[in-house]
This record gives sequence, structure tokens and C-alpha cells, in this order.
Amino acid sequence: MPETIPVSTTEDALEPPTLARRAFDSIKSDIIDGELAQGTKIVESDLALKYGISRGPLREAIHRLEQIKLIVRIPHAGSRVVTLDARMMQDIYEAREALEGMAARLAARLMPDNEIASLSALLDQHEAAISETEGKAYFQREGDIDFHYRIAVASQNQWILENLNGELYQLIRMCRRQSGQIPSRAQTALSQHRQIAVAIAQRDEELAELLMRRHISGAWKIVRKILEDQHDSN
Amino acid sequence: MPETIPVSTTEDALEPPTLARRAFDSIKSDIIDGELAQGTKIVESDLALKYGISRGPLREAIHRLEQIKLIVRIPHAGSRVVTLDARMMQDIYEAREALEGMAARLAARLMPDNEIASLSALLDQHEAAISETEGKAYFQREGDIDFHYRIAVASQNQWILENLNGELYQLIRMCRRQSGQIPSRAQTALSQHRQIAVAIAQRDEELAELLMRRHISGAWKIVRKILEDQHDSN
DNA sequence: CAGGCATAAATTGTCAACAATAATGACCAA
DNA sequence: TTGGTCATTATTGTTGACAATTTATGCCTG
Repeated sequence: MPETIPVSTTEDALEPPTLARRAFDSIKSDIIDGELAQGTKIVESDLALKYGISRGPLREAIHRLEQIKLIVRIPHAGSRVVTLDARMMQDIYEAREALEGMAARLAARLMPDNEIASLSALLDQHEAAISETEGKAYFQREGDIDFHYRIAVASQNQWILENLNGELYQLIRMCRRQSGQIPSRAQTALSQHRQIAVAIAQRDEELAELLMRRHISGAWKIVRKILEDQHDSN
Repeated sequence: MPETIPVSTTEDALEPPTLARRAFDSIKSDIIDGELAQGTKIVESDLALKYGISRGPLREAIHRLEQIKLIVRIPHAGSRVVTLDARMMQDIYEAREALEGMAARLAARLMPDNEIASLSALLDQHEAAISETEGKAYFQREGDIDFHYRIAVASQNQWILENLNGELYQLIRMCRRQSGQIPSRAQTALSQHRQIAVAIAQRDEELAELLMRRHISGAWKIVRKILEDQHDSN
């Protein structure tokens, strides 16, 4: 039986649960899940009351959220939940393309054989999940992040891993939520993942990077199309 | 007469000089310039006393320094100035190669003609400065960052610009300081810059990215060589 | 009635004291 | 002497009050 342990995307869960840390996690979830709508004004005293903590730790949480670009802050004027416009989304996808392309290249160079096997097994799971649930694209989305996460880990580059996992993936989730339902891309995404896995298994750095970049820029083109259609209907 | 206005690398100098902001800038300079040695233990009360402010704003400054990876912090245990080892340097150069490669590609697509002309003029200045000062490599280093900064701006990608300018370039400076004197690379760097500028002027995205990546990975190879020699002599 | 200035309210920035946690060192026992 | 345990100390985490700044409100003037 192949390994079937899903890799959690929330890495640092073992940190001491300081108040600031907990507030950070809570607010982050609220923003990503859309409970705190984009553009919402953040008032420190209100949130502190809501979470039952003082303004000190809450401020620290806000600063951390600002650093991962979920909140924009203007000195003396307050902070708001970020509003993702098309411009910012493009920036994010471009950066992701560059970093994940590099990650794929490094993975092809460094990923241990057993992890490559495990990666392949993960894709088998995905295939099974797709044919079972048919249209359940949501499942595929989580799996999608799982696949990309594994490659980021395999790159053995801490900087790239932290920036992808700690910042870009969160924003990507918000992009997806915002652009509504993305048409059944599960099949094509899976086959692209397979090609990338093969390239890594063959230790073909060049190809792995190329395929990963095409995969991501393709995803962006689809999202952009949706955004344009939304905009046209206004 | 061509434009000779040097572009400052410290962008957001117009922010209200809040205490936290000032402390952040001061400590950042101290770390980059080596006044606060790598690995130094950071004690909040001491630093607060040193800068004549309270612990509140100082904590904010420390958190921001942690986010740009100049400080590492362990909850309840305190924080230290980062110690750059070979592993981390490699991570940084790999990330930089990916991001600046993408930036060069985007610059080739988007940079306005007059800015391209200005970029070329900047390289003329550098050439003059090199032949004048001969061995003054330091001058060239600042110019080097200036060149790369302009391309990051020309990419029109805010995420890439902020990460390069706000984080990676600072760390690169520390790398350079640590690896001591780098042998007269001014000439070869300049000629590589010229090639990149030409590729951008010809709107050759592919070539611009390729040359930029070679340029950076070449720089890393030299730095790594120096580090290995330092290590061997122990 | 419109526009600008002054005042008032709301919100963020800063501070000093208190509580909780981890590092230090002394003491005791094997 | 060494190893472990406990008290002490130093340092970080948290809090509520105060100061500075911005935004909102309403009045006055043209």
C-alpha cells in the first residue's frame, strides 16, 4: 500500500499558542473564508473586544497579517482587509510562476526517489477522487495545493517554501473564491501534474520548470478570462 | 545630457516617522552594516533603552525585522540577529534568480522606451565610474543594485518589487559583506548588464530572462567559491 | 445655499506596570 | 565529581491608561 498520509499545509501548528498567534490564525481564516469581506475597515478596539484580548497582541496579529498582504495598513489612518483587483492577482500569479518554476527545477534535482513515488501515489488518489466524486472540484482544489506544496518542500529552499506557503497560496485561495466557480479543470490539471511528476522522476530540470510554468500561467489565463467576463457584464 | 538622477533604493521614506518605523530603520541599518553582529541576542528592554523609546514600538520594529528575515525569533525565548550560513545564502540567490528573471522578462515586455534609454545612460555612467576609480568596487556595487532595482520597477509587478527591494537585496548586501572582498567583477558585471539592456530594448523577453538568470547564478557561483575557500582554510 | 474653518469624536500610537514563561545558578545527593 | 532538582533571576507576553493624530460634525461666512 502506498503512503496515503496527507501533508498538512499548516506547518507551524506547534508554536506556543500565544494570544497574538491565535488572533492571527483566527483573523487569517476569517479573511480567507470571506467572513471578513474584502475592504472591511479593521478597528483595533472592536476586534480586541471580539476576541477577548487586549490591543497589544491584536496589534501584533495585524502587523503579521499586513506582512503576508492580507491587510493593508496606513499609519495613523487604520487598516483594511485587502481588496484583490486584477492587477494584484496578476502580480501574484506571475510571482508564483517564477517561484514554483524554480521549485520544480530544484525538485527534479533533489527530490528523493521515495518521495517521488509518494508524489505519484498522491496523484493516483486524486484520480480516484475525481472519478468518484465526478464534479466535486473543491476536493481537487485542496489536492491541487497539496501537490504544489510537496514540490515546494522538495525544492529544499526555505525562502521559496515560506513565501509560497505562508503568503502566495493564501492569496491564491482568495483569488479562486473571488472568481467564483472555475469550470471542471480537474482533469486537465491532473494530467499536467502527471507530466510534471514524470519530468521530476526523469530528473529533467529544464522540462519540470517549463511544465510547471505553463501549468500556472494556464491557470492564470483562465482566471483572468473569468474576471474579464465578470467585468464585461457590468 | 542624459538623465543622471540616481534612483534611491529606499522607497517609502515619506511615511510618517512613527517611533516604530524609526527604530525599524535604525536597527535594519545596524544589522546590514554589521554593527549588530550576526547571532547577537536581541533584548527588548536594552534596545528600547538604547533608542530611548518604550518596548511597545520596539516590539513592532522587531516583528517587522523578523518578517524580512533579518531577525529570527523564538516565542518566549527571545530573538537574535540572523546568521547567514551557506544554505540560506543559496536559498536567497535561487529565489532572486527566479524573481529577477521574471522581472527581466516583464521589463522587456513593458518598459517604456524612454526608461530603456535612461537605463542605458545609467550603464554609461557606470562605465565612466569604473574607468575613473579603477578598483573602487564599492561604487560599482551600489550601481549594481541600482541597475537591478530599475528592472524590478520596470516589471510593474508590485509583489516582485517589494520582495526584491524590501527583503532580498538587504540579505544580498549582508552576503557580500560576509564574503569579504569580491575580486574585480565590475567589468564583467557591466558587460552582462549591457547585454540584458540590449535584450530588453529589443523586446526579447526570452533572452532577457535567460541573461538575467545567468548573471545572477554566475554571481552566486563566485560567492559560493569564496565561502568554500573560507571554510577550507579552517 | 455652498464652502471652509473650528471644534469634537473616534482611532491609532505610545507608555509604564503587571503576569507568565524560560534561562541561570546554587544546593544536595549519589 | 556529576547529575538532577529547586529557587532565583532575567526576559518576554499582556494589560489598561494616556497622548497624538486623523476623521467627522456643525457652525459660521460669503
